Amino acid sequence: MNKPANIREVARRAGVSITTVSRALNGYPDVNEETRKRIMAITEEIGYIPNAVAKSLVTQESRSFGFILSGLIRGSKHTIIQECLCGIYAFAREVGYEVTMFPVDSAMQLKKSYMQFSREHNLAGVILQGIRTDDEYSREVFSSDLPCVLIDIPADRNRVGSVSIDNEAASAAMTDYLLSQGHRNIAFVNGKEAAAVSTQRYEGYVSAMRGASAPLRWDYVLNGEFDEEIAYREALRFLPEHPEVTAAYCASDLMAIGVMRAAAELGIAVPEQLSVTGFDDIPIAAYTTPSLTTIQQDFFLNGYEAARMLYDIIQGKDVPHRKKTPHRLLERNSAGSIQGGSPLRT
Amino acid sequence: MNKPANIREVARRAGVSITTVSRALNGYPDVNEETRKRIMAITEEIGYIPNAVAKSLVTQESRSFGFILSGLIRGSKHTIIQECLCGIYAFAREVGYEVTMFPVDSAMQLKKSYMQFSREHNLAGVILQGIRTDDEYSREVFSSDLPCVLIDIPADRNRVGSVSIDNEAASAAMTDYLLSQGHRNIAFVNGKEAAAVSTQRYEGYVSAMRGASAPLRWDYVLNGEFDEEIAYREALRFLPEHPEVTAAYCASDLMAIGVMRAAAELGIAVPEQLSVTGFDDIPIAAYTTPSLTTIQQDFFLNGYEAARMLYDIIQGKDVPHRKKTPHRLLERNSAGSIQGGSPLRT
DNA sequence: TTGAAAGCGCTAACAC
DNA sequence: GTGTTAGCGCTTTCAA
Repeated sequence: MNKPANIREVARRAGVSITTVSRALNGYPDVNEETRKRIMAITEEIGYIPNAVAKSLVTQESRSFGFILSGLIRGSKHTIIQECLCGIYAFAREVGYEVTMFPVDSAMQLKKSYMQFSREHNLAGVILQGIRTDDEYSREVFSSDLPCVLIDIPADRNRVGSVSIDNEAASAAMTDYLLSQGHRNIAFVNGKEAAAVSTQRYEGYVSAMRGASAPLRWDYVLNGEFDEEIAYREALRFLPEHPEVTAAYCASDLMAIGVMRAAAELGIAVPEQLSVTGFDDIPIAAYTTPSLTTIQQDFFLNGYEAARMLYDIIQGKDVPHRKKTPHRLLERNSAGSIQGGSPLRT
Repeated sequence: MNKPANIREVARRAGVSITTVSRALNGYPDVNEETRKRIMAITEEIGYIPNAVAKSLVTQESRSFGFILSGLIRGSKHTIIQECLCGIYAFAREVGYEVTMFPVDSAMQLKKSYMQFSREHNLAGVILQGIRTDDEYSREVFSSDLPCVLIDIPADRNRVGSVSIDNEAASAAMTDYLLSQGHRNIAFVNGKEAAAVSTQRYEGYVSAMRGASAPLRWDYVLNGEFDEEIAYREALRFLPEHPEVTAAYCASDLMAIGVMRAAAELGIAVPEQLSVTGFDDIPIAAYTTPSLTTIQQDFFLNGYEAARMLYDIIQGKDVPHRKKTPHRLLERNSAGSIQGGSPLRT
């Protein structure tokens, strides 16, 4: 592969200095029209493309968002990452930024830290997604002065912001919805303890149940680990033991799907005998039978808003470091009312 | 944000030249152990991180795959891109490469060409996905000497390779399967004409039908544009007109889902009265009712193999420039046999 | 074993 | 309007 032409080559051909070429190409006004035209023509002719790497080296300015994320794994059944990435790119394009992804998994975290990545690539700031609160490297980022926005993890420091839906409110809304349908004995299938969203959703469930004086029992809270299989197995164990439970509210759609499968196997009709609800509104949720009543999040918007906030922080603008994106309760067919009829499986 | 330490700072503190620091950090043997230890200690202490940008500028070597893709859109219902990206990263990590994504859409294509992107970022080579054959910029890449691997588009030139499943064989296999189930009047719902995979799948359908002397009728070929809605509408029109058709083979799962919805609305039972099959095995396919019989592709592997081939081409290895990844017919519940019973809707 | 000097491709004072 | 010079952070001959 022959070496791409550089600015010197253009200068040589145009019979001017490289400075003049640089000025012409960057649209400076102090360049003779004639000269500029000649330079442009030559640029075109030899297919010259400025080397962005060299440019950023000298200007010391970076126009690149880092996107550090965990959970980019083979066989994922949702499009959360994709949506988020898409949102980040959407904003990045608006402001002429690039996006540099850095997928991490437990295995590789030892090899390279986030900071190392950020500095190596001269990033203007980073967006973190799916990184655990107790992650060793998270701290490193927070404590550095690198602008940083977290998705789904609360934070509000000097140069650190965060964006997510109001998980607690959304969770309370879902619980209230189930309550309003006449359910009292509502089980809650929780996600991972280490995830901030899990505790928030749990809080929402608890406060809504408490507000309605509904039974708040420890054994009604299952641990689904955000995993379809685990939720399935937990439900398989739990449901026969608790025929008085008429609704299972799950902290993710995938877990809800696992619970529905367990119900089907146990001969429990959803939603007639058991209401099941999810969280996230992943694409599958609309296609299950029955289709899933769930909380819709806009993951694209999360990414978009995270990028926007990061940009503002980078620019030194004084903006709120906490952004709540909207959520919506999507009433589909996996949850029903028990008014007037007894759905009890006893 | 205070400027990160550079190599000069390390040299100053260690009381050596930057040359020595560079050598120590890059593991050259001709450095005194004492000196090396001191340098390492200081590096650690002040948190020095080498600037990869500057390094690649001087070494003129790039360890970065470009991933140019279209179709990273909001609200996508499949995880194809995600899987592919994941596969590319998996290989990239094995060989210590980075990945630089460049999502394109029709709107922005005018602004920056692929070549421009590749050169600006000093990419070692690029992987193209979802780029149309007739794309103006594709040609630019093919005709350049930049190493390049296309996913789902046949190509085999000097520095250009391609990877995909054997679409024609897979399509023929699906058609044969339907034939083996006793179907004769099989409709084919095609994707986009501009996509190479569409024509290949069409060819597979045609050759299998021909091989079985089954009726090959122009009006049995619908245009679904790889779109659920369009396929739905086409099926809504087509099915009542053709009660003799007992199977609809769709070139994508999403289109199959659209067709199933149309069938449901028309009161046609799937698979009893109409067999419907898809292509791709997206996550949703396993959760529809009935679950979708389809051709499973491994999109992760496509990405992984594309990266591997690109790497080999970059290294100048003499490898085949055409890689077929495996596919598999997944027999689920949307297609059935008509042996012995008449499923006709007449 | 180490350092001085040149240079990767580019921009930006500062002169002319 | 244009060129000269210096330098971004790093690697790499070549000498010492």
